[in-house]
Amino acid sequence: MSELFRRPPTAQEAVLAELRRLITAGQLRPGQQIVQDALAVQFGVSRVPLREALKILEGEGQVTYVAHRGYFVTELSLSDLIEVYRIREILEAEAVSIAVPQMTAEDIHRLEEAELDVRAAADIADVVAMTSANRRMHFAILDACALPRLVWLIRLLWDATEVYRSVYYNEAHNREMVDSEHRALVAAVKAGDATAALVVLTEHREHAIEALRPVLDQAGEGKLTKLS
Amino acid sequence: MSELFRRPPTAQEAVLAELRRLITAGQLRPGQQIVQDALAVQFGVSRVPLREALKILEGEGQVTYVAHRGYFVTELSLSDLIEVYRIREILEAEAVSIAVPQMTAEDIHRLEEAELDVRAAADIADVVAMTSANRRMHFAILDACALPRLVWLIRLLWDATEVYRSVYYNEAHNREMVDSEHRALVAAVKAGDATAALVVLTEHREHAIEALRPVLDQAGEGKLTKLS
DNA sequence: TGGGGAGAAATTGGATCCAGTATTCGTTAT
DNA sequence: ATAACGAATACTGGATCCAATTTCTCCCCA
Repeated sequence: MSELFRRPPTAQEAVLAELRRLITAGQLRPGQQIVQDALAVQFGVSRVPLREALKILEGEGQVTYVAHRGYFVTELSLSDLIEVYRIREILEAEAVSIAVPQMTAEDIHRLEEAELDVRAAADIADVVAMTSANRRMHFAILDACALPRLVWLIRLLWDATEVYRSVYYNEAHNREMVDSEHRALVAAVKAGDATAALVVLTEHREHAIEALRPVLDQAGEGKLTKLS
Repeated sequence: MSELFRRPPTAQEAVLAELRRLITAGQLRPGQQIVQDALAVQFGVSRVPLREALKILEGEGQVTYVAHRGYFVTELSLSDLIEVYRIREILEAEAVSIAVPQMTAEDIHRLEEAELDVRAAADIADVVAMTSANRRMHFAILDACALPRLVWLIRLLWDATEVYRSVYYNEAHNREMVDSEHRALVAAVKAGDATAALVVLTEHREHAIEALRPVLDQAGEGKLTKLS
């Protein structure tokens, strides 16, 4: 009965999870201020655990903090987005080339399952479910490299752009393209061909950038991003 | 008189800076628990700003949190260290190849100045000053790539191993080697030869790993690191 | 009409207090 | 003597309260 009675997490953990959900679901939009009192009431907790959860997100760059002004959902400019994708390309290349050769049958199984979930979500245009399954699918590969910090950094970069992924998935055309790319990716991985997988992934990212370019063009230029 | 009277930062910022200092200076050792009450008293603040500062460090991976038990300085195993250095190699390769060709005379000047500071600190065996100057020197190059997120990630990786850098600098032999490597690095950068700079940097990292290998060997294996 | 400034409102920053959980230490029984 | 149980202790988690800062509003004046 070890894991049956999962102890309830601390409030800060619950709040953190909920904050992440709100951000990826687009409920909290980039650039928007996070009013602590309102959110704390909405979550049914005091401001203390909320503030601690926000600090985590600040450390991860998901949220930008200005003293005495508060927290804002980090906003990405087009150049920010391109930079994030470029870094992902570099890190994922390393991770995938290590991961693919040593993926187990079980890993492959999880990958295929996630791919089916993505397709199912795409069919009914459930964008939220699609982003979630898409993530599971990609990290089914990445996790197999067994380099925890590398995967952690990649996850950080994924989080940073998660808001914009739903924008991408909103268009049926993009959903179809993702679908076919995913099939090619799974095929390459099953064949143990890391190089082919990398080619697919690079195209995958390129398409995302191209689709988001018009959306982000000169939107949010000199905004709140402690990094730029 | 705009910047003359720098407004005192918030307590959490001051605490965060002090925490970073304590960690890099080795006052807070890897694996050690951070007792909030004691530290709060030592800093002369309540536990609230301390806890928020700790959350930042948790988000950055500098500190590991266990619910209802508290915060511990993240401990690196040898394989963790190797992984961090490998990722640094990948990211710094990108940053340096972009940075070197576009470094201005002013950038070069800052680099040389920092290199002198490193040497001066090495001569009097001031390890703390040396780590600080060393960092200034390396980031004088890295910052020039003008990719804020890339540099931010590299900085994260530097922070993760900062504790162990002082160990490395404690040996006179290592200090001398760093010295000569730095000269070669500056020469390569001044010549605009990014490839040569990368070669030097790779050796630079290799030496650090080799020096730290005996120290870390099987120390802190199954310890507190949410990442492994 | 437009700009500047004083006061008010809103929001964040920090301290204190209490509750909940983990650890430690002492006791007891085998 | 040792292992197991339980109370006491120490520390963390969270709520409430007050202070400090920013922002908004409205008024005054050029």
